[in-house]
Order: sequence, then C-alpha cells, then structure tokens
Amino acid sequence: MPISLPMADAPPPERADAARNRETILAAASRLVDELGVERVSMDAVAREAGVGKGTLFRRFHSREGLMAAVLDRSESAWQASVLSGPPPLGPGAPPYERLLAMGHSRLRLNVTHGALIKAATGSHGARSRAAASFAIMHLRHLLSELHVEGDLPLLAVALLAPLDIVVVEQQQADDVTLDRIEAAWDDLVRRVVGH
Amino acid sequence: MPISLPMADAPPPERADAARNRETILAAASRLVDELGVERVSMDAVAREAGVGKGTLFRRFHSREGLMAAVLDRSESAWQASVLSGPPPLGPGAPPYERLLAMGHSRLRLNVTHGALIKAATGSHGARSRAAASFAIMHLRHLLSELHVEGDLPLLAVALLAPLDIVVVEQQQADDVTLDRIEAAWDDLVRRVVGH
DNA sequence: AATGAAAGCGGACCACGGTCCGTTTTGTCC
DNA sequence: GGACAAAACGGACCGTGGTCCGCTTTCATT
Repeated sequence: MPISLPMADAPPPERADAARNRETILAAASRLVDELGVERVSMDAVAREAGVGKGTLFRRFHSREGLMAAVLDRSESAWQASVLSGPPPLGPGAPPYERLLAMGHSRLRLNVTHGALIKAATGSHGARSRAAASFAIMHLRHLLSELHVEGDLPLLAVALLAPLDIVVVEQQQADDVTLDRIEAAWDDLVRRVVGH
Repeated sequence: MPISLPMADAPPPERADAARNRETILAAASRLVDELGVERVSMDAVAREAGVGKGTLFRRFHSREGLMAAVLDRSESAWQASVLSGPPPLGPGAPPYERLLAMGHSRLRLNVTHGALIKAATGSHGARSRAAASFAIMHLRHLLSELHVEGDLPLLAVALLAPLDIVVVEQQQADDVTLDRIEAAWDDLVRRVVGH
C-alpha cells in the first residue's frame, strides 16, 4: 500500500532514470557553459556530452531557455543564501537602508557577471525562472516595509529593480556609462524614493 | 565632376535598385506583420512576398531583429511626432509635470500594444533600434531639467523608463496586475523622484 | 553607346532549436 | 518473477535564421 497522506493532488514523483538523467544533463550543461561560454553551447552538444537523446533534454527542460534557467539557478541560490544568512550589510544584521543599498549593488554586479546566462535564460517569451526574479522583489519589498515606505510596495520594488536589469545596464555600458556611475545614480534614486 | 561639399566622410549613397528593394521589402514586411502577427512572419515569407532573395533581406537589415526594428520605426516616429508637436498634455503647451505623466502613460500603453513587435525588434543581443529608445530618454531628461530636478538626469531618465518596459510589464500582467495599477504606481514613483 | 569595376542580388546551403513517434525502461500488481 | 501499462528515451526529421559566392545590375567615364 502506497503511503499517501491526505494531501491534495501532489505533482507525480519522478522516475529513477529521469532523475538520473536530469542530474547528468545539468552537470554536462554547466560544464560546457563555463568551458565554452553560454552562446557557444548548443542543445545537440549538451545531449552528446550528457550521452542522452535530444528529446530527453526538451522533455525535462522544455526549451534551451529552460535549461539555461536551471543552470543559472545554482548561482542564484548562492546569492539568495548570502542575502538571507550571509554577513552584513548584504545579509541580516545591518540597518535596512544599508541592506537595501548593498542589495542593489550586489544585484547590479551579479547581473553583469552572469549577463550572458541571464539573457539566455530570459527568453523573449519572458518566462524567466519565476523564483529567481521574484526573490529579489520579495526581499526588496520587505526592506521597504521595514523602512516604513508607503505605497504599492510590490510595484515599487519592481520599479527599483528594473534599472538594474542586464539589458538596461548593457545599453548604458554601450554609451560608455561606467558601473560606478550607474551605482551612484541608483543610490540617488533609492534615496528619493525612500525619502532619505 | 561630382558635386561634393567639403563635408567629411559622408556614408556612401544608396544605389537605385537598392533603394527600390528596401521600400518593397519594408512594405511587404509591414503587410505580413499586421496580417499574420509578428510571430508568424518568417524571413523566407517576407522575401517571397517582396519578390527578392533572402540574401537581400539580410544585407539590408542585418537580421530579423533589424527588419522588425525598421518596421517598428514607423509607428515610433508617429509617437515621436505627437510628443514633439501634438496636442497637450502629451505635446507642448502643458506644464512639464503633466507632460511627464502623460508621456509615461502614453509610453506604457504603446509598449503594450506594440509589445510583440518591440520584443521582436529587441534581440537578446540588445541592439534595439537605437534612436527609438533614446528619443524617449532624451525627452524625459529634458522635462526633468525643466522641473529643476538635480542629479544625473540621463540615468534618472533611464531609471524612470525602465519599469515601463514591455518585458517588465508583461511579467506583472502575468501576476494579474492591471495596467491602471502600474500606471498609478508609476505616477507615485515620479512624484517621489521629482519631489511633488 | 561601349566599357569596366563596384555594389547589389538570389537562392543553395548550414546549424540550431524544437517536435514526433516507435522502442526501451521502470515500477506495480498478481 | 512475470506481465502489463505508464513513463521516459533517442534520434530522424522539420522550419527557421543566417551565410556564402557566382551572377547581374548600376553608373561613372569615355
């Protein structure tokens, strides 16, 4: 008799071979990505490297975008960890305003270093790994409420994060704007929004 | 003797057949786009419709993205015209703060209605039709300076426009956020930045 | 009008993302 | 452990964006 708690429709579990392959594929993809750079990694190459058929890749990850999002999630969750439990001022322990600034700076730099992967994981179809993007929003929203900012905090959080987006940043870099300048302008924006 | 004013290295002019083809291609592309929707228009189809070879498309527009940007530019320049010389509050004649709000609202709605085209014209390669994007930035910057806002105006303008980006907006729409709410939150953001 | 070189043209060709479906593996029930 | 259905697998296949290169058109010069 299968142990089934009276919990509602849980997603069906994963078969053994499927789990094994998922790991193999992710490992192969990660390896290829930081060996060749994300642009030069084709789905066929990942399939070959992982020793599976192409169909398997697509069943598991739906699209190239989805696969890259899965690869990206590893670094993202490291960042999330350092926000949730790392040293201040990014992690807990510093006053909210400083954490807010630290988070923006950290996010900006991370977006730049992971730029290629983020863009590969963010299709024009717009289905970026939901969780990854919304973690930053949720956290920012939390900090804003600690600072007693009034208003539509969820949307305000989005508005503050939007100018740090890799696409926006790269556009500016193409106009010879430095990261330091972007950072300073963001600090100014935050100051205005939070009200000192 | 060729008439050549003492003007420095002008870009070489366009040959007659080239100009003819450019028009034909743009017309064909526009027609197909609003007949089938931008997603369903392939480069082969445009070439067939225009009665030219595929190579010609790519020489003229470099990529699918480039072609779509060219198609988009028509609507964009209509919008630019109504900002520069249309009726207030979007056009000149209204006080700067009202023009600022009107511009945001108008830009938001335009981004939504032209969403598919904008995304098709904005590759992950990030080379969106330079002029189109930067017109809004320049104008916004101008309005901010009229309002005596201090600081790094070019970057502030970018930061205000970023949350209106179609990708950001669609993300929010997927979370059941209405356009009116986005608009209200943007107004609030502007109020904070400009300082009433 | 003839001429020659540079610019433009076109469609065969390639690699890639994504789908499809006949075959193989897994896990359950007897 | 045998039998059976469900799930997963793999690679042939397709349409698309983008390149390449031998041929044609344009246009300045005479």
